[in-house]
Amino acid sequence: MPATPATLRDVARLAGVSPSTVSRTLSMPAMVNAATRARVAAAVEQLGYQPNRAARGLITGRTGTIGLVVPDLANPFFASVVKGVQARARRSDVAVFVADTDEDEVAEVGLVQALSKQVDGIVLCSPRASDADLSAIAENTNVVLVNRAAAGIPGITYDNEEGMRQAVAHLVALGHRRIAWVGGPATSWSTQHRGLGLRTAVEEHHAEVVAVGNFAPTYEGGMAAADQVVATGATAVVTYNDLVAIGLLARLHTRGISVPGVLSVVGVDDIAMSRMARPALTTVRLPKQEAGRIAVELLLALLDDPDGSIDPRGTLHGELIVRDSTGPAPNP
Amino acid sequence: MPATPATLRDVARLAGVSPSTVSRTLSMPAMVNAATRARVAAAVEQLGYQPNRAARGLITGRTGTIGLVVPDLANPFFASVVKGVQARARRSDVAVFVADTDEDEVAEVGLVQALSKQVDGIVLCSPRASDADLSAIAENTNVVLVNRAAAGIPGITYDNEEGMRQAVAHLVALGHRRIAWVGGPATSWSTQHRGLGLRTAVEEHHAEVVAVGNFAPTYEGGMAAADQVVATGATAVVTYNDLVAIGLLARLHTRGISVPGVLSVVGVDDIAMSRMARPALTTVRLPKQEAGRIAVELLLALLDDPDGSIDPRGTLHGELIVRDSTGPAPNP
DNA sequence: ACGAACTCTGCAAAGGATTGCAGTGAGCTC
DNA sequence: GAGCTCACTGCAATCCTTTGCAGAGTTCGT
Repeated sequence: MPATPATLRDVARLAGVSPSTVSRTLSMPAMVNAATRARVAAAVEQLGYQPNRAARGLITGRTGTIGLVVPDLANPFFASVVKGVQARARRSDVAVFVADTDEDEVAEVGLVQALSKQVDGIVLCSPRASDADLSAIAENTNVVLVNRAAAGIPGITYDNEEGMRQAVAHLVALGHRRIAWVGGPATSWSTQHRGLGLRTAVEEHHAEVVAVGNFAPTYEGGMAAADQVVATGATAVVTYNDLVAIGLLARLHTRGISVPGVLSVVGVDDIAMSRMARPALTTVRLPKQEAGRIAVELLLALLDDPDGSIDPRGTLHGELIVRDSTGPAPNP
Repeated sequence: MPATPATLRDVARLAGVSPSTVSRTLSMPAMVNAATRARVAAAVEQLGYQPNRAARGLITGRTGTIGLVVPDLANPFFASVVKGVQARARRSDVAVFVADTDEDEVAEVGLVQALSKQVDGIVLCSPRASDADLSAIAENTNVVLVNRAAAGIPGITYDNEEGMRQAVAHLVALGHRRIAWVGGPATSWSTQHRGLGLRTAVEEHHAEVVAVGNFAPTYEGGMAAADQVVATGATAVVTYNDLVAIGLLARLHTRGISVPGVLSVVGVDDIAMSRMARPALTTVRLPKQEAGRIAVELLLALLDDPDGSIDPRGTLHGELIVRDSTGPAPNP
């Protein structure tokens, strides 16, 4: 192994051509003679040459790198998104910088600004940042939002309304007429859309929805919500996400309230843990890796289209996964 | 906001000095006059200047970037490690490329090789790669291993023996004398060490250990192991990790076997899910973010010490977290 | 008051890849 | 066979920052 990696010049010398030709062989093969191309390819192979990204970036102004900002890597939802982003990026030979903001919305803006200088674009999962902050960021950076929409900014979202419709149809079919809603953080984009979607769907079925407020999108949040849910007298509850649902399940168990006997529970996300909950959680599965994958595709499209003739936007659909936490409504 | 970001020259012009001086102000402030320094600082501030990493990397040969390779980002253990790595790297203004190998050990070597050209060093979580592969990688790359040791390669490991000792002491105190061990993948470094540690600790207490074999380090693996564990007649079981323990718990529940009434269960890792399991899982908590943090520190130290005068290595200790899945051994 | 010792600053080269422009040679047309 | 086109290749400038070396100016010792 060479102590210092082979450069373009080394390849050129070995192949008996000029550096320009090597460069062209690699980036615009059609432009060079087949015989030359073969010689160069052989030299590249022999030397194990890999272009120096820094040098290339210096001249092209592109880094071949994208940034990915998430609120919390330990949250399985985001972990899956990262997985998707990373896999798709690799296929296009794009490297991914990951940054975890630790749910700190204030630091986030600064972090994104700093990151933006080092990357070609950013995939941003920022459920709670304000629209103004987002606009400021998008002003001077190529950004694709995940799981939220904002005017004029590209993004990939879930059709929350439709997911809620599936959940409600399922519950109504089971005889539920009074459905509780446990919201996530009030400022969260998806809380708003899921809440609204749920309300709409419930009204379509002439049933009743009772919102019990906003809770942290965590296990603890779910535990905190449980007693209020019970107090509403609802026979079913839909929660902001699975983590909340699982916390809720735990508290209900402690109180000896049977699920789904007395109360049916539906989550959103379908994280791995949901399958393992007791009872296994009925939930609206959101394609997470898919979201990451598409975010990257949108971003790459955006980068290749500087004059903004495309509107990179995408929508993904949820799928109701019925498990054991939902059942027929108890007889009144 | 400037369409094209400010360069060193822009700053120099604004401050009325040469580019060299600006560069020095930024990297070796002591060398420049205080008044000049202030002028430069003001210009930097005004222009929002940030050095171009590519250009710097080109000349210094350092990219200011490290790579992080994990088998599966969706595994909460690794997600936490990533979090730790990422946080520590940011404090030193080092960017992190993350790569998920999707548990593909074959692709891994190639991936690491490719990555190694783009980064100053790599933090590698590779529980299953062979020692030979690891050596090959370490040959021409700065690598720090996480959660495994290999001759001559820097790394951060857990004191598995000691963790097992804690678990066994706890179980023995509860009256358990026959303890089952559910191993992870046979080739995994930590399976070997945990298995050995357990055996040693059990023998110290004149108790008995019965190994039920190797299973996938997953929920499914745990479910698969459960019936065999029961068949051993052991009153307690220690599993390779929490995911396995939780799968085991699920299967035991299905079979109506009481935990900890009939069988006590101990996991390893303390992932978030363990707290939420039913019963809440007793486990050996491994400091995960800490491992990531230290791995970065070792790597950084390694990079600053090219002549290899230091031996970057670290050990972390587990801590037994007693929850509800362990209790007194049933009377025979 | 002269030279030495410093302190601070600028010049210029270097690092690796890309690309507009120009040059070479072959092939073709008439 | 002269002139033209076309395909291919090389030259050289460029991207931005760092750093060895040298120069300018100041201070201090004697």
